Amino acid sequence: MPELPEVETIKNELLFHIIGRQIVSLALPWAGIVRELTVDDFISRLSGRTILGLARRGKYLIFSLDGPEALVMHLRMTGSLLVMPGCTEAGKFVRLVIYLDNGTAIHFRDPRKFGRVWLTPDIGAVIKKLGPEPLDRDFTPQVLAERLAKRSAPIKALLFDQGFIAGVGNMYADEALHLSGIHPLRPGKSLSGEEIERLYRAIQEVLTAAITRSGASVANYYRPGGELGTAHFDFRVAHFLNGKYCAVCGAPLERIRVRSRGTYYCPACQPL
DNA sequence: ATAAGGCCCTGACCGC
DNA sequence: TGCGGTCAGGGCCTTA
Repeated sequence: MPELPEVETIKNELLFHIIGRQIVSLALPWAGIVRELTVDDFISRLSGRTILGLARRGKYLIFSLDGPEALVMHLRMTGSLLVMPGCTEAGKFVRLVIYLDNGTAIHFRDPRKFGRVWLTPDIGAVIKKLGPEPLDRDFTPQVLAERLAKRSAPIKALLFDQGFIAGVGNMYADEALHLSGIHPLRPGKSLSGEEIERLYRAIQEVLTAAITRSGASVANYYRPGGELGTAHFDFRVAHFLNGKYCAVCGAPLERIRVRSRGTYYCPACQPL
């Protein structure tokens, strides 16, 4: 499912297909993907716009346009954006099609209908609750320490809380905790300075490595050209993809639930 | 303010 | 083969 590395990959690979392209028309096979506008408004305000830029913030994609509004998308769990020839019929799970002036179209495919799009003059209103970008220069171990200082929630829950850090979801939270040897149920404020430093480096490493691998193709993640990512080949615990034993120490992995999210960890490498 | 649980959705999977 | 039940979880909402 798309987390920061997957959305970053989609942004990088979609960019050259869409920059400078004009939106000539749209199709909305499932109107529910637009929530704060009527479908007619959405189509009429987006038609004819030229796409000037594409950026990522957390797990959101932000398309800047030649008008006062920006197109914002969230793929949630099962969404993907696919570049197709303009004549391709929308498949079964395609919820939105954006036809471009070069004869191609972007298909927003989303089997579970969790994905959303917004057309708004105020991007800040959509993404205002997001915490810091983990790969930004100003996200430092000190910032992480300050944010953890008064939090009693399990560290795993904090890591996938978008208001705490933007972009980390269930998979990369498990990976970062395993890499740093921290038990997912440790209260945030119980982490020592040295553990915070390790966790900080682990977050950077798992996200950066996954971007290098073009994301992890778990569930319904496809890149815009339809290719899969390979980051999950490096996973140590997430989703048990590499088997049921810890790749580091050989101990059996355990699965618990944290905030109703399946959480995988090694009880030997990550003692409580 | 934080913490925790439910909800939306539907394909995949399992046991019978 | 078919069927019902369960699971998966991002973000948002409600409740305490």
